[in-house]
Amino acid sequence: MNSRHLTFRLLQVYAAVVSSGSVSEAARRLHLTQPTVSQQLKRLAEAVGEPLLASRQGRLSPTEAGAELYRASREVLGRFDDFGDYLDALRGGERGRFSIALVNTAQYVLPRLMGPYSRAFPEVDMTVHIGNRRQMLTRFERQEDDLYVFSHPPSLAHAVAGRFLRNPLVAVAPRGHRLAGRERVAMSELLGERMLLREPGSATRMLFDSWLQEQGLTLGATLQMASNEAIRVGVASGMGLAVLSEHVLPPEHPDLVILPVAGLPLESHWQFIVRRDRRLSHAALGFLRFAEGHLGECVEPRFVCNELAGLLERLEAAP
Amino acid sequence: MNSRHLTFRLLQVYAAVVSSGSVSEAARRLHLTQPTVSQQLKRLAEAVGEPLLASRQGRLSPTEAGAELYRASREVLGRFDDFGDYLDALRGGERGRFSIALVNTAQYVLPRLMGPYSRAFPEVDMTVHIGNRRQMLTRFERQEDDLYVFSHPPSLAHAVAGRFLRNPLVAVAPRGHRLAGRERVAMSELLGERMLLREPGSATRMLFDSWLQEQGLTLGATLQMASNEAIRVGVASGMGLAVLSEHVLPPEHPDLVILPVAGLPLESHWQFIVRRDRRLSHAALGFLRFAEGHLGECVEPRFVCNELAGLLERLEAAP
DNA sequence: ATTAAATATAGATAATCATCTATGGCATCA
DNA sequence: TGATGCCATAGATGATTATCTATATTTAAT
Repeated sequence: MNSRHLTFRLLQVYAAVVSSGSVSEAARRLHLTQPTVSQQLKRLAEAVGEPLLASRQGRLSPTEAGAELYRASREVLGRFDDFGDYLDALRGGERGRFSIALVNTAQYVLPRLMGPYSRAFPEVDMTVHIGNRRQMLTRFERQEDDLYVFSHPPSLAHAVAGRFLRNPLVAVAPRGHRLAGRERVAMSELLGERMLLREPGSATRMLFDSWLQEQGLTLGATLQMASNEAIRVGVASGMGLAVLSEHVLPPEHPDLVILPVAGLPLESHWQFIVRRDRRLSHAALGFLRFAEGHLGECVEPRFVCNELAGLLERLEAAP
Repeated sequence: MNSRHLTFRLLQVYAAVVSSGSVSEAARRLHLTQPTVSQQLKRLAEAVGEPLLASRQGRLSPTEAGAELYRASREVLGRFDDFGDYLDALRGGERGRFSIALVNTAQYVLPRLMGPYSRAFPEVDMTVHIGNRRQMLTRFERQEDDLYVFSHPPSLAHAVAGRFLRNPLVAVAPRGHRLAGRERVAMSELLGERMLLREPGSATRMLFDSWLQEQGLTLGATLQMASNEAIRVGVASGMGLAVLSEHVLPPEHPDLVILPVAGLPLESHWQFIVRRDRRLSHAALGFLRFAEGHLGECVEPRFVCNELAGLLERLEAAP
């Protein structure tokens, strides 16, 4: 059998003929003329090398070979219909996969979004990478992920961005610290204290450093730890003070106080970043849509800053 | 997805690319040039409406949609390979169906052939119709069967025939009859006896009648019964004499004797008849082949008269 | 930074496909 | 015995396919 030039169309036509038992009827159903169908049939029979239909008392009924071909055709056409459904699901973002890369600090909030999302779209495989800003930048350069979350995006030459969450940096001290309870604290007053800092390359550190520089201030004693958790616990146990994302603090934090330092909180925003030179997976787009629609329900209102509509518009305009 | 112009060839090419992870390699495997494969790929991706392959560190690996298409392609191609196998089996006569129509008397021998055949080809569905000559002629006119067994074929205008079995008609009398034990009996001596005859329209009757006519003889008392069995038992129990196919007699028949009538046995032959205006099913052809090869083993040698080689030759020449 | 290999693009072409309209032969049914 | 409907054949045609060769572009390896 020569399946080289066998088209799905041909099988469709054949299936229609068998199931209607008539060439003319099939032609009508398919909005074709009868000779067209006749000829297709002939071509198919030639390709198979066996007669497929025998006209038995007015009705066309398949021969042995024809019946088997009919079975095969139905299966094959069915399989491709399924594939079509799969594609639709893929395109609708109901299934598929995507990977997202988060800057460390964002891991305290994003699960609030990702949890409901993956309950709503259980068929989507989501891979989450977490690291500090520098590591995320590397992944971004290498185009390793579909979606990135940064507070300050790298060059937007090849990317588009949309803000969605406030990320205020606040100064924290252990409860009972001499500055705790004050109405107002000047930054300069902190400089005498030991500061616990994230490692260079982290976003939090970068923001804090550049703010200090703007203010013309320099730090005294420091202690560096590559983890928000470690710093938070460190502050609570009196190792020093720190400037941290508010998201890092648990809802209740009886052992810590936020100092009302002038100029703080340092306002920054997390944004979703999408490369424009890599086709965004439907699933990732679906996630953004979900975020756009459900951010308010998932995150404390005071942090919400939903500017995703604009991002989605740009993404859906030129896909 | 537009599956209208999707060919199996295209899927083959795609499957080759995915499984080799390289366009060039696939081209080599398929004895095509690389641009050909590239272009097919492009066309396929257009038809699907999604990118199918992403070049990941040197190797091409399928996207989500591409992976599903690959699965679908494999299944579909596999299904058609199976269909090819089915066709081969059909063509080899190993499977399929056919129907054969036997003249009554032949039912005493043909099972000896059909039994071994259907053990050798258990996948073939065989339908056997049995009736008297007239009924078989009607079936033949209506082209209801693949194969017919007659002793005297109808017009061979639309059919070909091949003899394979002798069918001698002999005169039988009950053991102890006055003519039994004689060295020689003249037909005229039988005419006084009552004869048990098959019905008009049966082959046995037709042969006997026309022989009598040739000899210028007329029967006396007769008794008509539409069954060889009934006649045989009737003769044994003294109802009269009969002229019957020797095949009707069991191997041992202590209550019957064959009379050595001059001019008997009436020699006739059974033949397989095949219509030429109806395509012979592969299975039926397979049965004829089997008969040609195994007749000697299945039937007492003295009855064999295998002229099927010629028939097969004609059938296989113009299929 | 060169080179080599792989991929993509462009342009060409014969084959084939998917259709159509027109027409002829056969059944079937009133 | 027409009339009607069904199927097959023939011939025509624009679209699409399956290929190629030649060349450009990208990517990987040295």
